[in-house]
Amino acid sequence: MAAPNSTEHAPKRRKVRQDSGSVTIGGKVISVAGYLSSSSSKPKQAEASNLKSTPSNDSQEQPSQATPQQPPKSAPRERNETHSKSRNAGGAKENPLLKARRELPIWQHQDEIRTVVKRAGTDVIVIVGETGSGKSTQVPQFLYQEPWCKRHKVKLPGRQEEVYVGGMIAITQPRRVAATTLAQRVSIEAGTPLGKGRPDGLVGYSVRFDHQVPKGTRIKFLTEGTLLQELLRDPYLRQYSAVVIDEIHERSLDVDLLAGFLKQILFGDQTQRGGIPLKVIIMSATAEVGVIQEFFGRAAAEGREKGSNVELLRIKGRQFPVTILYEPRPVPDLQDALLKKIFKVHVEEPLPGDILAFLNGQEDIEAAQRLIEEYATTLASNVPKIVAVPLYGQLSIEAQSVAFRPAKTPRTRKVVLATNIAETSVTVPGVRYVIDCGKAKVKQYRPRLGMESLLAKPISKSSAVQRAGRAGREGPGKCFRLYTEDAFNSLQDSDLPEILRNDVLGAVLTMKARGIQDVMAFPLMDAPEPAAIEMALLHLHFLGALADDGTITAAGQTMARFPLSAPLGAVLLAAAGPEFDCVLEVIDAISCLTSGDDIFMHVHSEEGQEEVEAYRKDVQRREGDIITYLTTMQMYAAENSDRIDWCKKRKINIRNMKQALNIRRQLRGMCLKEKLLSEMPPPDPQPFTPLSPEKAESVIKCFLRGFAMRTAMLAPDGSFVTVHGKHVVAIHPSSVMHGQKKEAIMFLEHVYTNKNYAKKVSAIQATWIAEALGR
DNA sequence: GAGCACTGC
Repeated sequence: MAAPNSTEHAPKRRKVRQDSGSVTIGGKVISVAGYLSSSSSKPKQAEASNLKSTPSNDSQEQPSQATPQQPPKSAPRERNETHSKSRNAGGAKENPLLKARRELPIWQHQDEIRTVVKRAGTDVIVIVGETGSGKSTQVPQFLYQEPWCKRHKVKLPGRQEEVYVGGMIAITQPRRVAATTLAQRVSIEAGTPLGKGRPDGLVGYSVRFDHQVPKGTRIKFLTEGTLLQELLRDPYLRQYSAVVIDEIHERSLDVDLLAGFLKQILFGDQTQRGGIPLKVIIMSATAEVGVIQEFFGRAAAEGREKGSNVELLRIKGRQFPVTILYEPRPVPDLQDALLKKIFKVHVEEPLPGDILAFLNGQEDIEAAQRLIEEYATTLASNVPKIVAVPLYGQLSIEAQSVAFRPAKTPRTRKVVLATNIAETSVTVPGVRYVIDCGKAKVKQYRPRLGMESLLAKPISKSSAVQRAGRAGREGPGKCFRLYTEDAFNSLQDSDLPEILRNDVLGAVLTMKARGIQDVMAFPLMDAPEPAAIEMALLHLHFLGALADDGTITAAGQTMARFPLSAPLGAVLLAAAGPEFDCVLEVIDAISCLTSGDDIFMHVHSEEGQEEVEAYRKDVQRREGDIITYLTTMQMYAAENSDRIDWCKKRKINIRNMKQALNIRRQLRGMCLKEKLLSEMPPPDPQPFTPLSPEKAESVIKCFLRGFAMRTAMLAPDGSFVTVHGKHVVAIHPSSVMHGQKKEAIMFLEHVYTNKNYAKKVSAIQATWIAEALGR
């Protein structure tokens, strides 16, 4: 399972060099002061008072894309210092690492944190720490040497041999980059840097495709998904003395499930951990922790005689004041209001100070960019110049990086036109003014329709605050909200958690696989509608994951172990059956389908499009998108001379293609272990032979076992009508099937934007649907 | 002939 050399494939685009003392990765500011000479670790507040950094003198500022911070060759050893009372040492030769740590706001709270966590009966601690407080790196280091964190040998009920319980602290992150980078950082601070070939160390990490857990690891960073997988094998988390849940305010689906499982462990059968308590530390960057406190507090009230045993600690961050300005009355035209505001700020506010504007999406951004460029040409020569830079996820990394660099010409104000990518994921340096249009595109699942919608909706108060905060990173700032104060007050406090916006199919399978019989009774901070859970149960039953009585089947258990959605798991299991026997082919297709964004990039210019289409002809197949993906993987794997050039010609995203290859290797390995494959296929490159039409039919029929509900028939008027629900769907223009008329289609995605679209489409025969449905 | 935030096993 481990892929030791896969760090090079880790996504890098979210890692943005912010200033000389820190980097921002996935919304997290990580100090790199310890890697640098001590002079660079001066406190931010001091810089602010005599702020003179103009965008143009920060020539070093750029996304550091391919350089994970390397530990210094002679990493300072402070293994024993970490926990000592060296705060009052203050010697002449102070360790720069320790100095940097000591300047973090959380450092002053370490005794308090230790005391509260140690206290008997306090099992849940909520720490609210603003960005830059240092909570992610320091909290585990404050705790791992505490007596309660020792490994114990205990006797468990019904077991002869003694087992170990505790000893490690788990700390979860929503994103892989954050988990690995934090582990690197903390491993250096703890005196045992990772990745130097040393067999032992205090700090490790475990994320998909990359596991580094040295012998003696006491602090382990994981992604939420990885800890959920560990729960399959270790339902009581016996490895751990404490679990730290970081960034809970993001309310990912995985973190909501984790919270439920932790609550069950906390207030369930303590004998299963040999009476050794599990400490739970919840960390949030936003103050809205009422739901969390109530969730764990209620547990305490139910499970114990006394009331709440949830402790709350608040730690200040480092943020400059931001003045909020509202519109006096609702604006009739957002785009128009936005442009006027940009020009007003540009003319009235001093330089330096760039503008960050939050817009709905690509379309609005491109339109605004054109209008600003038009306006810029009309500016008088004595007025500073203005330049508009787009920033959204679909842009290439190179195009995105422009937004992080200061404007090329002097006396120029940069206007970054961004989606909510700039709200949490990345930090744009140099911003003093934020313009917030008050909306964002949100994906929402409609369980009854079995489809998703992606529409612009008002943001939450919490989002609005977050957006405004982007103006106060480097000095006092201003935020112009293109809506009224009343409108702000009427916004929802926080965004809907993912569990209420997503299909809960996977979540229900996760619960069932971890022994939850009654999923409706599972403790959740926000429970989905019963109808959504019922739909998921029915769907899982159809997929063969649940038996008629609702218990999980062997197939369901296997599906839950795979890093795939439940329908794709069902497809893989079908492929292993003697009827189809096409596991390798299905893995090739699934690898491409699940490697992040589409591996086929969109081509903008028309002449470029023709050339790319000509090159793509050799991978495109008339059977549809699945067989096209499969062929792409097989040709890519067979390519022996220059894979990068091969991708470039076809406008295939190289990073996603490498990721697909990674997934393919992982799935092959897992299929071997799960006995879906009898032997490992020969290594690449193997000569390419086009898939026979018979094999292609088998592959598509396997996919029907997972997606029979996602099919549509050609109607007499030439439209497609879904078999379930009788909705009209159009084939999305990104599909190779676009514009074609076949008697029936199967699609893997169903999205409503301004039309009902079917994506990832394959041609099928009507009789196949009945076949798959009527098994 | 579309036009779309982010992430994870």
